[in-house]
Amino acid sequence: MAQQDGRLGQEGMATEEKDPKTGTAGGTMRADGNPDDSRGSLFRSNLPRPTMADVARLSGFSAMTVSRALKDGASVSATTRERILGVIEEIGYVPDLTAGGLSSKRSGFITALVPTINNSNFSDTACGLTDALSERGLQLLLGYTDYSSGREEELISAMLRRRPEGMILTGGFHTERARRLLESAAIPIIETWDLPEAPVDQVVGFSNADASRAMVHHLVERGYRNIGFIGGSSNRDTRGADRRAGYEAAMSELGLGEGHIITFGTPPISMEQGGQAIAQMIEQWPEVDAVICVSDLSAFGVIMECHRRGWSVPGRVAVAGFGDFEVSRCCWPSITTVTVNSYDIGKQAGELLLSTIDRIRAGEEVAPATVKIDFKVVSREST
Amino acid sequence: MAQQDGRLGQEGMATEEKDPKTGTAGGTMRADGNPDDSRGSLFRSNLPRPTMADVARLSGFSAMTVSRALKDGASVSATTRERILGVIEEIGYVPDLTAGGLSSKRSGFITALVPTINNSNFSDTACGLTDALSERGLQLLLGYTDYSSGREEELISAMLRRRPEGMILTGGFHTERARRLLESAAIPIIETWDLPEAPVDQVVGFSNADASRAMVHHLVERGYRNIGFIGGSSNRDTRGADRRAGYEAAMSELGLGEGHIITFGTPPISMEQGGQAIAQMIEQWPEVDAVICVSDLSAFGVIMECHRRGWSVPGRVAVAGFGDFEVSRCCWPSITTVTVNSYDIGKQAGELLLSTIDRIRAGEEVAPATVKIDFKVVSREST
DNA sequence: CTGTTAGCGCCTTCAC
DNA sequence: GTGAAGGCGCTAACAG
Repeated sequence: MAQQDGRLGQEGMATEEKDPKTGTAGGTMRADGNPDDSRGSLFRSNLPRPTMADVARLSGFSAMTVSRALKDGASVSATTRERILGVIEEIGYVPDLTAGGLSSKRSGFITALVPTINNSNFSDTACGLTDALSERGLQLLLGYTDYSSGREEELISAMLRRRPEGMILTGGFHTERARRLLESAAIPIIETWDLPEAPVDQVVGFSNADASRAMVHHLVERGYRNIGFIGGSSNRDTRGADRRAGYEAAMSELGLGEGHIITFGTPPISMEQGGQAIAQMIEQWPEVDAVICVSDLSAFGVIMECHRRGWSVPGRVAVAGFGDFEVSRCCWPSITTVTVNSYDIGKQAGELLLSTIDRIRAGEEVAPATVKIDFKVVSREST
Repeated sequence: MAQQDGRLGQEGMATEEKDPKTGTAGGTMRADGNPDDSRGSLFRSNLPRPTMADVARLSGFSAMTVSRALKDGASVSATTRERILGVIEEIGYVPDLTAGGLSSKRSGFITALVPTINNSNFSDTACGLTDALSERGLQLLLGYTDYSSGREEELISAMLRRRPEGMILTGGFHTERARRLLESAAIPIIETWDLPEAPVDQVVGFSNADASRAMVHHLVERGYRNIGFIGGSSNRDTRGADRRAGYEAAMSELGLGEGHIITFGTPPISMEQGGQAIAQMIEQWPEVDAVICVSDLSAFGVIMECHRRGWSVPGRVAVAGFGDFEVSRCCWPSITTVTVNSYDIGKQAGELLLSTIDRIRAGEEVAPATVKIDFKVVSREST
């Protein structure tokens, strides 16, 4: 039976069957009883797809009228449009947006680059973007940089070749060449999730350093004094580095010494790495009574490791995270964190982009704006 | 005017060559270090971007030779290429892929649709895809359906207008119109994460029902008999529905009755919903000694709720999940789950797509393949 | 309301 | 190794 194949299957091995009908998968796969497996054999022909000219010929109108019938506000008589749409439906015509974009000089999409797509913060931002853009029929082309500015540069270069009408970036750090490319691209750029000192163009973000500062203050108010910080080892994640800098600044401002910092693994630092880091922290500085983690994920790892070792949270050590991920709300004890409206960052960035595009098209001068997004320390059980 | 400012730039690269078209220096921009915040004011002009014809004119060659110099295997003398690349660098020429695609009939990208980008399973698949495709210079255009087949249909329609060279889908359920669109698109389609009964074309996946079955067997082997299932309430998530069906089938096959099913919330069901579901489960059927959750996220929520209520896991109730998310490895107790090589699904799908594209281009007949991906039950502390 | 003309920027094809 | 002509599929800008 198929289930046994699966259960006993070798890890990482895959088996390819040429004909599923005689394969090992058993009867469960072909329950529709269709003996012919003709999928794929017909429609992959290299025949040319119907074009607007085909629709024009078949409907008896010119291509231009077909084009108008497909647009929203165009002036076409109802009967004409009806007939044209009928032909389109009949022959399965699908408009070619790239050809249209070539002549109208509007590609109809914008690009967003995030460090990773597997992070609810950034995917929420992507959702906000999608929502803002789709109201105007713009599509979102998403790319992920893996926290590497080199990959970001490559992506920027690759994306620009498709002529996006705008670009959303995460953070304010880019390679020299990336900045040059962006500057000569002549499209609006929005940097997000940060407040860069030297922005490329527009900005929708917040100060990660200030957020960290606020968290230090929160812990101090709750009576903690020996506060440590857990983060990634390199500075690939500039927002993480900003959070660390904010922590150090706050500690020094409050006269709490230089602080205790454990850096562990390349960003994004994982749950497991958080667990390893807290062990190292407590071994090195047993006096530590609270830790701020660069993200909720590492904070969660810290808490689980504390469970394992029998250290009570927040009794032995208080734990704070960053980002308000679901896991920190649901975890026991729930995790004190910094919450940012990730969706709103995307929504606002999308709206700012749209209005900028409009103004440029109208020939107006556009003064680059900076939209500040609020953050808030959310106090939970872990502190 | 903006153009004049642009010419003042001293830190840019080239200022000698004027763009014959506009009489201004092409695209160089004042570097930072200016007290004024002049971002965005210069480079957003509506000036036309340099084209291949500009490069041709400035380098003294024809556009065709420029085009060749940009390709890999083309026959251009070294000195010619060098000069051309020099001009390109100088004036900041960026090739227009959409124009190229229009004439070469190769868009240079493929599309992948996933239910959500905020899920490490699907984002790992996207990474595998990216890796497989980038070897051949193909880009990935990612879209997310939010588990809605209506949105999937819209996305398919929108994507097809950009003429992707292939398409990766998640799951085997699509609307009628979506299937029609796909079938007449004349490009290779790969459905993933499932083994559809009536595939559109190619498949790279596994049986979710069989995976669930395997989990029931695992629990029975460990002595559990009153096994419940926690999942989403609707059938929007067909893979979730398959897992539930596999659970029911296994229970009945093993003579363990009809099983106990709590459905809670619309998929993807959250951690918090998992927590609420287990409370309901235990209240309704106190005899339950093990639960299978539709995903690791809900399983985690179950475990946290059990902590809160003082129910030991697996003492009072054993808990199993699906998907091998990081949280289930790191959580305490760690969660028994079904692991699937998500990255491999993407990698294999990408490679299958590439070879299919090659074969079609070579005029070969392509028999649709089904690649089965193995899964495995990973036993951990929670059972 | 509808049609004609002329490209958009590049690549294919064929010349040399 | 290089160039010239033509066209990919569509739309802007004018006609009528």
